[in-house]
Amino acid sequence: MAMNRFLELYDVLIDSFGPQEWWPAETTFEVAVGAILTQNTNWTNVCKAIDNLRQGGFLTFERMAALSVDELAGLIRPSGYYNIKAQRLKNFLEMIRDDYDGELESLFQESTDRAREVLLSVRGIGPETADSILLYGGNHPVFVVDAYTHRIFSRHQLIEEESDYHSIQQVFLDALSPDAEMFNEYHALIVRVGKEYCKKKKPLCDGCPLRVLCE
DNA sequence: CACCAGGCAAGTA
DNA sequence: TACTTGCATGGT
Repeated sequence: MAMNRFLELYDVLIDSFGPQEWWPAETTFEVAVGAILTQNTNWTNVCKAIDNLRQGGFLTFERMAALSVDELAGLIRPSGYYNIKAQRLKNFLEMIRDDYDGELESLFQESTDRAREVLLSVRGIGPETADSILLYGGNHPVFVVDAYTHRIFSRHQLIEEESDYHSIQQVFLDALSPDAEMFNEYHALIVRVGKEYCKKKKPLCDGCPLRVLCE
């Protein structure tokens, strides 16, 4: 039977690192908030912002919706871009209130395509953020592409360097069967191996499990 | 000190 | 359409 490189790679990663058990959040609402806050930002900084929100009890739709943009900005300050991210969170909350009566779960009940379309219509939610929310919050089988995915797979010449988000995503969809559990682990493993072995500064991945691809 | 981190939108020509 | 720039903190 045909064993493609993308499946092979998944096995190598899960054998090397084990299940990652993502997303690191207690509720689906927290997943969505984290997905917006982590845009172009180190996760450790996002944690500080999430902790501030948790301390204040603002990690629910109602409590966060009651905050002003400036109050929200102050709380999420450590995550960087705090003014624009506060507005993005408010845009997200506004959509949930107007279209889903404040129930994020109702959005997840929609078809994957429809839910993705709605998320993308929110100012400040792009493809990666939308897909992260769908996969990790709603358990929809969409493959999340991020900077690590692009860097790792282009370095190993499995995708073109200039590939855009959609084309990279399509490569994975063509190679894998749509399984939310597996997509979940795969992306989490890509981030894991990327953080440890595929940073911008270290082009040579010494000790990286993906060295098997270099042969 | 310079560079980077789990993007996205707006501006320019 | 195809680049470029702004957003901003905290870690290495």
